[in-house]
Amino acid sequence: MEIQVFEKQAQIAKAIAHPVRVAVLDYLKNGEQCVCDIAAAVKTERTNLSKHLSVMTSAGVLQSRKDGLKVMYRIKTPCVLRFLDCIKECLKEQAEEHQQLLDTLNK
Amino acid sequence: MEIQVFEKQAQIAKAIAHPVRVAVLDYLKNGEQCVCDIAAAVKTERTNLSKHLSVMTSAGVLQSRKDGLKVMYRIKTPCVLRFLDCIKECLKEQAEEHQQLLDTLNK
DNA sequence: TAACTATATGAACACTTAATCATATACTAT
DNA sequence: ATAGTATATGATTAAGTGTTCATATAGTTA
Repeated sequence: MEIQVFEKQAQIAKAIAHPVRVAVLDYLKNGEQCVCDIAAAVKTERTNLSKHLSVMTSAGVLQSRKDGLKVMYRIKTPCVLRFLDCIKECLKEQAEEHQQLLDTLNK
Repeated sequence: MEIQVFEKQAQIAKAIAHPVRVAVLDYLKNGEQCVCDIAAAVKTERTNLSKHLSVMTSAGVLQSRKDGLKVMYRIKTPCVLRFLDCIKECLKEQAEEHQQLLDTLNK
């Protein structure tokens, strides 16, 4: 049973673990957008982006609705954003560590 | 430049995006452990686990130190734990949604 | 030093995932 | 209905990742 939870957790992490997907989430953090605008923002081919969007959607990270010809995507739950912030924080900590190393070398 | 940040973020997410790795983090949340104990806890072959550990270490998620024959691993920064909690929260929200659906069906 | 234990690494294979192309669907406007 | 636009899907190929085996390294103990 616990293994299933680990698998689910891994699946959510996987749905985010790609530079294009991170870029999509970053672009969507201020609200929903159509595929065309997302494609322009993350500089990715429509077909390819479409697949990434569908992966994220089935992992429960994104949600979509039709609006005429367009399909609007948005981040499904606020926890996804917190999630991204946590990763950013990890990155910052790593960068600070490198900075300290650099400072030591420059002494 | 921004793309590089997205790639780094994706890399950290990737380092977590595997059931065995989630299990490792879950086991390490209370402090450092040797490879042998981690292997027993997550029920994974040493060789295989060793690779997962090295991936997580080079992504900056884990840190290790030698202690005699053993190698002790621990979670490198607290943000990693917050990170895991965020994923768990996402899972919870999904489960709640399913629960609501189920309730509606049972009415 | 030799034998032993814990962990890591390299190579090979299997598996999964991503990217691309061609095509399909869904909707709109004429 | 026809033509046009936005998005999705299926099939194929390319690339990346995980697993396993055999072997290597590092440290310990006798």
